[in-house]
Amino acid sequence: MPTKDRYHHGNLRQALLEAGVELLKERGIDGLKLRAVAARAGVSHAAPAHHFPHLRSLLTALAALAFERFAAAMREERARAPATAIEQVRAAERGYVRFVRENPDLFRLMFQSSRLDWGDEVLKAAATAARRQLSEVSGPVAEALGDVSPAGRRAAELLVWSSVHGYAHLLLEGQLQATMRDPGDPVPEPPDIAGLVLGRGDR
Amino acid sequence: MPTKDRYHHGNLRQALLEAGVELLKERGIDGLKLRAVAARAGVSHAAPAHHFPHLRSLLTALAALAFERFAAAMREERARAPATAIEQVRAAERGYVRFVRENPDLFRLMFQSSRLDWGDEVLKAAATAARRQLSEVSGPVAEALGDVSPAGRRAAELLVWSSVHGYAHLLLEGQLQATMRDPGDPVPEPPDIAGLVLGRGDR
DNA sequence: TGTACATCAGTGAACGCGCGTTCACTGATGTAC
DNA sequence: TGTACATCAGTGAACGCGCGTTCACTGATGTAC
Repeated sequence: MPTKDRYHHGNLRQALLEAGVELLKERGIDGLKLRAVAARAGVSHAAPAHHFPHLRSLLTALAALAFERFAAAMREERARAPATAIEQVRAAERGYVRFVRENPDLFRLMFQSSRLDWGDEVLKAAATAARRQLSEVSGPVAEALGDVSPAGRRAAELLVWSSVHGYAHLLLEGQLQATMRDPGDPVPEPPDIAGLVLGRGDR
Repeated sequence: MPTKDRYHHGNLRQALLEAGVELLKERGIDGLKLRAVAARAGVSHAAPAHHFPHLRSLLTALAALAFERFAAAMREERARAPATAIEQVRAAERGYVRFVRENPDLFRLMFQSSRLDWGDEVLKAAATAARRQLSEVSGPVAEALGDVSPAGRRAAELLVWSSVHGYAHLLLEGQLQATMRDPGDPVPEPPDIAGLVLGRGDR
């Protein structure tokens, strides 16, 4: 680790991003201040300006990193699952929901569109790559729905994406708990779109 | 209108809420400051304290009002639609999405759980009432899925809710635009869960 | 119809704080010769 | 192997701002008698 007591940090950019991830976990999205991130990285609060000209740049880079981890979560679940169409959809959804549970504030940041620079190519690429995990598993859904045209594929992907995203977001923001259940009830399972469309009586 | 140049406002509480709605539309959720709301209502910035002890109380009341309008949007669409199961689901979803399109920042506020007081009974009641619109149309979905037990009903409702909520949220935060489409493409239609589950070849 | 008075709903000044950003600076590093 | 020097990546003080909240106050209202 080159994080000695040196004047030059060595890899401050990376350290700032890691500090950002930690602070997001500890203090939530409203606790993610430039000064706090700098302090966590062990550096004066003006130092980040050399790497991120504005707070917005740091948040954008952080969101890109989040999308990468998000994609990785889906990829991992898929790699572990059987290669059948139905199990691949379910695995991607499991990865989606797991990421949201484990990184609620990273997920919030990814969708705080007003604070991110969506013109940033790195962010766009990371978001697109994450989304590709869903595209890949949605092909068989389009087939099952009988429309494999580009529009049909997009519709199938949107079906999968919407339902898992909606579930994850409702869960994240406490809506499932707030209006549905007695406090002790278990959190409901996500909707099983894969079983619904692809299942042949096995749901 | 009792909004004369009087020392006592007459109905400041209501005026503050209306000012809040306006400011949310104009400046977004980050522009919703106590001082701005007070100024918009034509009152000194310390005056709101008599009606809302903290900013949090005002935001909570505003979110409750938002949930009421949200429920109304779904109710209106349903009243206008045929009384068939499939069209009632679609109508509720139309209301859901219309509200989000017309009131993006009200919707964001409703889900900014960290800034709201979910212990507030008025807020809880408003959220539950909004949710009831979806419960009501989801009964036939549970039947079609062959499970009308309480758990089955909850699962059916969650299916409908997740997919429309996910679509609306992705739309709201620009995700559909950011990663899917050429800039000129039309925004994709929401997934048709009703047609999928209830449709008999008519999708 | 008056008057006294408690209560309510405003005012406006001030407090204290934390924020992102700027700026002149300084120490460290790497390269040319 | 030295030396000069441009460049880079930090420091720390300061700026300017807007925020939510507090506080002593004052004007208006409603009620008791």
